[in-house]
Amino acid sequence: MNITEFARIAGVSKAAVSRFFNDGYLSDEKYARIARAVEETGYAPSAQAQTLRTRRTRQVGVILPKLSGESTARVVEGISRVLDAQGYLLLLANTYNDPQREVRYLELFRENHVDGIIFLASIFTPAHEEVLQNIRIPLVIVGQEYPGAHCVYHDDYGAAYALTELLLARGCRRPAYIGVTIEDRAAGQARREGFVRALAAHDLSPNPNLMRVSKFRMDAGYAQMQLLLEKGLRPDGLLCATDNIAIGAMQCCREHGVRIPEDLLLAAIGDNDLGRVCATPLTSAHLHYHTSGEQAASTLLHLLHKDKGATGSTELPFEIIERTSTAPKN
Amino acid sequence: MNITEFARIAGVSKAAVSRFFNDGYLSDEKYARIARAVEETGYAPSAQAQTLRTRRTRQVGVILPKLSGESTARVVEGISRVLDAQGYLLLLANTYNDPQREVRYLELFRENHVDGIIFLASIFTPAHEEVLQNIRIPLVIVGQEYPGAHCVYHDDYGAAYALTELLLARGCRRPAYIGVTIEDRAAGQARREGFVRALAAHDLSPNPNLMRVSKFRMDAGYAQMQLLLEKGLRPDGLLCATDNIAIGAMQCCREHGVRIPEDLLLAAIGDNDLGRVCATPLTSAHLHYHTSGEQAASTLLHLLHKDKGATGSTELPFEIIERTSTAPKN
DNA sequence: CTGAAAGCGCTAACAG
DNA sequence: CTGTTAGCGCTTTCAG
Repeated sequence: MNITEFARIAGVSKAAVSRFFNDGYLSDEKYARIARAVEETGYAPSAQAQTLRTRRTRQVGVILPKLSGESTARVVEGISRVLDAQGYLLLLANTYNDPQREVRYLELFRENHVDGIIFLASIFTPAHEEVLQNIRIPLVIVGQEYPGAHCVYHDDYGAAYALTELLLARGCRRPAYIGVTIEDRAAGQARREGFVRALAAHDLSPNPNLMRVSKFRMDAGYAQMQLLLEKGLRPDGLLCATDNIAIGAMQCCREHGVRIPEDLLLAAIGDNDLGRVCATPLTSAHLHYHTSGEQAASTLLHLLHKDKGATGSTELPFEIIERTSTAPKN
Repeated sequence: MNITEFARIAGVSKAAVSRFFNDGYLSDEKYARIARAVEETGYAPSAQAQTLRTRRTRQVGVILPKLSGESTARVVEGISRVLDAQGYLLLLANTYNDPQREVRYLELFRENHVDGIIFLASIFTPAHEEVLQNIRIPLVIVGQEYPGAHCVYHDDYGAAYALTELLLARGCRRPAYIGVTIEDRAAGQARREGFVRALAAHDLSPNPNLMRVSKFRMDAGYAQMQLLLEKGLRPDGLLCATDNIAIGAMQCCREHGVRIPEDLLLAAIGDNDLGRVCATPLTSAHLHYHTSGEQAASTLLHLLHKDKGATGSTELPFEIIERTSTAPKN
């Protein structure tokens, strides 16, 4: 059923039908006639044909490294919440952290004429830089600060700094750190920096042997902790860049008879469900992932409506949630 | 840039350009000319305009209750994996389990002319039934068995049955069950049935006081366990419909001095990360969520290609993963 | 192998 | 307030 056929059935002109669906001038009588015909036939205009005319799809593309993973899911949930309410549909692109895929999706989104793009970023390669330069579609970056773009990100530096101070305050003297690649400016570099600078503020300098780099997964955290233990460098405190890494480290400790918090104070960033539930509940910096999704979406909406006002970048705060893993050394 | 302008730049006709992008007849010379022009201009055809002609969007709609939640995320990850590879884009609809929203999205998907729909279902209301009857878009249901539809689901009954037998084999004599609403045929009814029938097979009849209904969340599991404990009906084994519920129950037990597995054997269904990591690692039936997503997607692809062959419904098996929470009573 | 031309379903001037 | 009309960018006969 198309607009022509429907107009015939309703006994009005195509233009009247179009006006019905687009809030144009319409007499009450025609309005009623059309409303009834819609009821009866279930007619709805074709989104594609509308797009062809209006240049608007009411679709927003979301690019993310992987869906499973609590933080990503929360961000998308937040995005979905606000975009839904405005009648936008979400186009999802799972990239598995593969820059080639990210670029391909940016391309695909362009071909599909999405109204805007939200990019959950982790690492920026030269390929990214180039695409991001040339993209003409309104875009918001989540989780990273990227000069010249509209961004929503967390206070990664501050969270790491605060947790490190907490560790020290609880009696830690030989702090260790398990982070992620510094190619990730937010989760890698900024958090590491927070750790290092907090130590410096207490006249401590980080022991390079106690600074490790891990992947984002639990098993990787486990492996790095094992390395630390095997080398016999007994740290008495550990900050991990993510909860998952910390949980892995915690399991390693348990298997090696290292008690938390008695022998090792442990803290991490992210505050996911795992940390609340695990053997020794984990002290963590809560990051507002859901909020960051909402914020990104509403920034994008402003962009789409050309409100010069409420755009720009946003840094979200964190909250330290102290649990058993940093209980004081009595 | 549109096809007309591009054709002019490339020095060929519109038809030639169209053939270039659709593998039509084309001389090598024109092919090369167009290829070079694409390289230079970055031209790509508009997906919407193509759709208007071809009636295909290469978009698949996915309807789900909520994104956060390990199982859902895994299913979508699986869907994404196989659909990506075929050049389909995912349109995501988060319904918060609100039937009205589900119906609205089905509508929205129709307007957007998605090629197919994958529906992660939980409960079927009359509103669902009606929409599902009338939908003319190829559709696959995940997680539930629905007569007359193409479905991919898990052996919920079998998993519950097997775990109940395990509990009994480990010495459980007064088994309790915390499930979810039986309106959910899969997670509610089938799992409950598995529990009851396994007891019957061992000449036990379930104590109605030991059968509880919970929401899907941890705190709800906690609350139901508390009720069980407060009534003084000390069960010595507990099967929960989901891991999350079990984790909540576990926390309640810990706070009330009930030891797992010494005082209470505990098992659940789903095998998520939480159960692996929590204080007492949880015995659980692993369900292949990722696989179910992949399976649903490939069933849909067959539908789209009108392969009569590989469609129909699929039941996926489970695997019992035994952990500390059901360690034998000495 | 190639190009001209006819729409796909809709919206937005424009002239009433 | 209303209808007519000219495209939006593309694919696909059809006749070379």
